[in-house]
Amino acid sequence: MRHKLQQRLQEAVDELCSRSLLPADSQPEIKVERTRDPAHGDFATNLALVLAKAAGQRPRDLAEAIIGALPATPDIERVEVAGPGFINFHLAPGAYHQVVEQVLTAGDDYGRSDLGGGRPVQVEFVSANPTGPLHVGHGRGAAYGATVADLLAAVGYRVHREYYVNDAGRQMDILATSVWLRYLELAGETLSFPSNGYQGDYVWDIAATVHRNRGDAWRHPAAEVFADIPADAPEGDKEAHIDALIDRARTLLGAEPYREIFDLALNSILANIRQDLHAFGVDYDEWFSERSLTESGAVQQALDRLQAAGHLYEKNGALWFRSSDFGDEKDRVVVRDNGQTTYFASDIAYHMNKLERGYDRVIDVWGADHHGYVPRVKAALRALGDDPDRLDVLLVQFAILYRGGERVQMSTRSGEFVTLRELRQEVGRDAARFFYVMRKCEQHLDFDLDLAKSQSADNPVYYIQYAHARIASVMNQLAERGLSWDRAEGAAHLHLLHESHETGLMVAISRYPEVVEAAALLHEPHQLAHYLRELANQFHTYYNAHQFLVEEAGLRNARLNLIAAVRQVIANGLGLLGVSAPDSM
RNA sequence: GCGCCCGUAGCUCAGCUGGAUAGAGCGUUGGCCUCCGGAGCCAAAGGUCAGAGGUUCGAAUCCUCUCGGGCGCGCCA
Repeated sequence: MRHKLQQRLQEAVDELCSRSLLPADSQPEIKVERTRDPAHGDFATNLALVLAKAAGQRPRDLAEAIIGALPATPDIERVEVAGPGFINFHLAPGAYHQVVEQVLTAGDDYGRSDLGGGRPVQVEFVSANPTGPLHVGHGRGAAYGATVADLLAAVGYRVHREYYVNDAGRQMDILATSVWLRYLELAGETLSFPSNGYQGDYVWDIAATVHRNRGDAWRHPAAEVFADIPADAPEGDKEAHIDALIDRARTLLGAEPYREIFDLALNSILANIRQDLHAFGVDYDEWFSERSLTESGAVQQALDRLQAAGHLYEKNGALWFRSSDFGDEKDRVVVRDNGQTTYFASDIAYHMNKLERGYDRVIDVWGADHHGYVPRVKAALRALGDDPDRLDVLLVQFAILYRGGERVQMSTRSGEFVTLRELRQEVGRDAARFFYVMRKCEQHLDFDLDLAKSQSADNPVYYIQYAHARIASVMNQLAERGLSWDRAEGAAHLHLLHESHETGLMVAISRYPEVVEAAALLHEPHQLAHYLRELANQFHTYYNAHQFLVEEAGLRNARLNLIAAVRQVIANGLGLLGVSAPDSM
């Protein structure tokens, strides 16, 4: 409807231009908005206010002229000028009746569109280091990224969901070494575990697998392992301590066994992560390995391209990228003085690879603590001659958990973090998914565990699901009374729906496609969450005010058509948020 | 110190990229089941949109400054 009005207005503007009542080049963006106050009609545009200055006319006069040039449309009952020069559209009563039929006919597809025209978009999200289970901090990125991806798919983009697996680098070596040390302990060695090692129980589990597979084959006396290793904190430097242990593990084990432990740790944790995400309703098209970039030579290729373009230089034995030439605040190291490429170097290659794959748009969902990283990645793309605007980095702020009004402390070090799995088990997938996307992503999120768990009025998830279940229940009630829903008869009697609650609901469900569109294009799933709450509220109000199962068959079926459409919209909306729409609760 | 994000009702947050009288939920107070699920509904109270300037027909929204909170500024990933 909104698009239809925009078209009509465009025709009116063209008409006025051709009659020289407007400057020929006046082609403003025509904005048609829903009105906030029903007294202002259903839709309004500020077009006349925007054009007034260029046209040299008073806004209200211009508005009249535009209305005069507007093609007639049966859906519109009347058009009027209001306030300083707004043009308000009042729709004919029948205009909203057709939306009920549209919803029922389209079913699960209602709200979907082909706005994206099948253009390919990539969404990369979570991408947590596979050094341990996902915790609640990752949950928000998972819920947000998955929902943004689903929304984009709903409006017609071909979405590729990707997880970047950081399977190279020091953190993974620390993990592999941690596993080996735990293995030694299982084999009977006594040692003091490094303070910087991974201490979670899952490390013991992986070590146990190693011990089961290999027995004592890879056992070395603790004294040999720790010989000449620099002291751990607090006396010494914990970083130097763990690095020396990594080297020792490689030397004593040899390349092959070390790799076996490394890969076992990597794969078991990755499997765990994949399983967690799947249970959370989050699935990927691709798990992209960082190591593969090094092994395929892609990293070297990226560096060569930067070198050839003259953007690299040597300093203090390291190779630097002159990112400050491209908007970054300072230059960055890409190859360390020990010859190893940095994580950033891999990331340059990775993003180059993404763009080369031909996506229209590449979306990265990152934790807000990585925001300082954005300029350097964009700088690299610019230096490589790519368009950095094809990359959208969406920063997600932290979620803070509350239980009993107290902040839940999370500490990865101690291994006492709350995992995503624990959260799901405690509050359920539906509540978790919903709560995570209830807020704008750049807003800090207070996650109240007690509220998410409570099956009560103040829990928005249950509130919305309850509306859905209530409608299903009405349908059951209908059958119990020996009646059935006649959709055709309902469709023929939609004109009987003239209660304010009814027109309100029809307006609401007609808005749904616009909400999905906005939520998708602006990457703001919270808009959909809020919309669904409002829709549920309108339904509950209607439910309390009017009886659906009335004697008169025409009215009864018309109302059933309406609430069936509401149920459909709630189900579609919750589906996009990864939340179930149960028939009974 | 520099950079990014945030500041709206007692609390948690919306506010549709500059529109008309700033809205919800929770909490508080008072009402509503012989009726389709009370996990619901209705009503009331509650605001200097952190503060000060500016831009214009019009600002919670855009610009500048100040104050307050979060995060980031590695040859870590």
